[in-house]
Amino acid sequence: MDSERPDLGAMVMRLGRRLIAMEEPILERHGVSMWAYVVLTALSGSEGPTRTQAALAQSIGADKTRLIPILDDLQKRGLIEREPDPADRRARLLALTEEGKEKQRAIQKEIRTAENDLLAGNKEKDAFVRALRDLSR
Amino acid sequence: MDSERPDLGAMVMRLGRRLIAMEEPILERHGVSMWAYVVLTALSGSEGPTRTQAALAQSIGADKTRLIPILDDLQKRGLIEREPDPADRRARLLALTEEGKEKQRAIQKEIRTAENDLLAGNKEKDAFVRALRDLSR
DNA sequence: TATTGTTATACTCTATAACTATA
DNA sequence: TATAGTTATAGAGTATAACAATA
Repeated sequence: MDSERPDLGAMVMRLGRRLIAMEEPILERHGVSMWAYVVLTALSGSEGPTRTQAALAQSIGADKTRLIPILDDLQKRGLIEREPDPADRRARLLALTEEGKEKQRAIQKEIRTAENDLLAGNKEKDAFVRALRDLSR
Repeated sequence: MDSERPDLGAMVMRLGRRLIAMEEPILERHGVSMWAYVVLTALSGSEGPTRTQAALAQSIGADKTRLIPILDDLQKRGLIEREPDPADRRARLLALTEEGKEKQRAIQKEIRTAENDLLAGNKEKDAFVRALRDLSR
């Protein structure tokens, strides 16, 4: 019975596409790109405003150069603060503004609702999420 | 507790990257790209050699134009047959050769082994795979 | 000299549009 | 005219390399 299923990779990628398609209209309504949302979420997770752009890039699996235009935009729109670290002025301290925190929470709330709708019909959803959490670490 | 986990999409994409990284050396050893393997697997699944390239493209979530160089290569290497449908000579009938079938089986076997290693430590792996199968459909 | 962030450039992947051959 | 496949082209996304500022 094991051989009679698609490869894990194929199924995961399929589900990934489905989730992205689900999230896209939500993100668009809020005027942020996928990566911008990933950045907002990463910054909302860390306690304390400390962080360097290179570390942030690595933590979300992106290249540091890809981050720059995203950060530029988020800063211009007042969703993040980016100022030189007084202790080492090469680095930039990144932090969400109040507005940024609110935006992140609002988007995440909608995404969670959509996720729950997707999971709703599945009896093993709790085990699925637990295992996924473990396997994606 | 539900709010204290990453978004589903983030976890799924992370796992996807991990699986791809896992599969890459296997595929490279066999000299096929990811998409080429997807094509071989799609063709191995269908009973009967019938199929059109556009249908194949759609079934694997790719553009028909992206398929062409992949099919060219697979054909040149004797892994697939591609001949005009006598009933409608615009269409191409696609089928794996014996060698193509063997290659697909050999690669899939290695990938399944690697997948099982990845899943091995997780107690809820069976529920995970069942749910994933359902959710990715 | 090494490191952070930035800019400029090149490369890969993917999609769009135009073409051919059949129907 | 419509459709399957192909080719050529353009666009998005991503990575590499060079640069400026600071250490």
